[in-house]
Amino acid sequence: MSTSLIIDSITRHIQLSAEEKEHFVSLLQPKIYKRKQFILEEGEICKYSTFVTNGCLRGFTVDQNGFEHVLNFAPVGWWIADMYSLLTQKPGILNIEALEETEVLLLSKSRQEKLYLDIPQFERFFRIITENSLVSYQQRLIDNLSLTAEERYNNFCRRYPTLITTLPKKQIAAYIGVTPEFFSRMQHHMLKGKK
Amino acid sequence: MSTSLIIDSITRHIQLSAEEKEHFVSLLQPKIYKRKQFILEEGEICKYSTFVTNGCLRGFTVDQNGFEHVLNFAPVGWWIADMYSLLTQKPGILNIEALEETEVLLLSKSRQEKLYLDIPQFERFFRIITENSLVSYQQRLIDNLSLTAEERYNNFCRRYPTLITTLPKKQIAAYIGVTPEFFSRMQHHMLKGKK
DNA sequence: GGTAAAAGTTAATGTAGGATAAGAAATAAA
DNA sequence: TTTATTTCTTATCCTACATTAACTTTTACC
Repeated sequence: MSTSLIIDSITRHIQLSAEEKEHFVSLLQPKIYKRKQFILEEGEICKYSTFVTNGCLRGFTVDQNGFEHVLNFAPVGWWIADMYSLLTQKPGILNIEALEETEVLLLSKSRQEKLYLDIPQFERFFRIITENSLVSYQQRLIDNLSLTAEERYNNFCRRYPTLITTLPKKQIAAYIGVTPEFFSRMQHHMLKGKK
Repeated sequence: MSTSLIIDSITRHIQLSAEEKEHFVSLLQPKIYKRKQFILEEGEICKYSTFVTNGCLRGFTVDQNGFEHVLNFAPVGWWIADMYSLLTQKPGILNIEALEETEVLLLSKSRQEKLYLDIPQFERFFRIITENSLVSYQQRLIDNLSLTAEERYNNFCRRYPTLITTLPKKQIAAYIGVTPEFFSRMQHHMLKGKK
C-alpha cells in the first residue's frame, strides 16, 4: 500500500508523530477500480472518504433529461466523497466513477469519526481541506453566474493545466456546463480568434 | 451584547463548560451596521468571521459589466465572511453589505486561531459548519448546471421560505442567476401556469 | 490488428434568458 | 407629506447556448 503521498499531503497541514502516522495508515483500505467502474452510485449511502493515489475519478449527477453534470474530478492526491450523503448517511445523488484504472485509499466514516477523537489534529486537517474546498466551490459558482462558457473554460485551463491534456473533452464540457457540441464549436471559435 | 443565539447555535454541535462559553464570548465584538453600509468591500482583506444576531447581510460580487451576483445571504443566526480572503489574508473579490439595519458579532481571525488552540472543540465546530456550507454550495452548483431559472427559484422558496417575504426580488434574482427583468417575466409566467 | 464503441465534429434550427428602454409602483429620507 | 430614490414591470429585439441529426475520428479491448 503506497501511503507516502497521503502522509505528505496531510503533514503539509498538521504535524504527526511516527506512531500517529502508523495508526492513521492502519485505518486505510486500499482498493483498485477499473475504468468505468463505479465507486458510488446515485441512491446509495456514502460510507467512505476516498483518497486517490493513482488514476482519476469523477463525481457527477444525472438530471431529469439524462444529461450528466460533473461536480468534481479527483486526480492523484485528491479526496472525493458524496459529502451530503457521507454527513447525513442518507441516499445521495452523486455518482463517482473511475475515468481510468484508479487506485484509492478508503477511510470509512466510522473510522474517520474515531480518528477525530484519537488524534484531534485530524479535526484540524479536515477543517482546513474542507475550507479550501469551500472556497473553490464559491469561486466556481461566481464564475458560473458571471462568465461566459469561453471564460469558464479559460479558468479551467489555468487552474487545472494537467487535467486538460488527460481528460476527454466531453468531461470538461460537462464540468464547465455546456454540451459537447457547443464545446466543440467554442474551441473552433477560440482558435480563429487567436490567429 | 446578546450572545444567547450564538451560544445556542454552537452548543447544538459541541459541548462547552460555563467557563469556555464565557471565554468565547469575551472574544466577540458587537457592531451595528446601517442599511446599505458595507461590512467588507472588494479589494480589502477580510479580518473577521461575522455572526448576524439581527437583520440581514448579503455577500456579492460585481462582474466586468457592473452586474451584481449574490453569493450568499446571512440572515439571523448565520455566519458570513469572504472565506478566500479570510484564509489567505489576500485582497478578496467579495462585497458584504447590510440589507437593513443589522447587528453582528465579530470574531477576528487571530482570535479565532487562538480559540482553536485554547478550546480544540471549536476546531470541530467550524469543521462541521464548513462541511454543511460546502454541501449547500455543491448542491447549488449542481442546480445551476441542471435546472431552469424557474426550478432554481422554486428550490430557493423551499429552502429559504422566510427570506422570500423579506428580500427585494432584485436580490433573489441576483442569487438564482437571472436579471430582474427576466425574474419579473418569469413570475408572471408561473402565475399563469398555476391557474 | 480488427472491430465495436466511444468521443469528437459540423451544420441547421430552436429557445431560455439577456439587453435596452421607458414607465409604474413602492419605499425611504427629509 | 412631499420628493427623491429605488424597485418592479412590460414589451421588443437580440444572443449564447441547446437540440437534433448525420458524419468522422479516436480509443478500447477481444
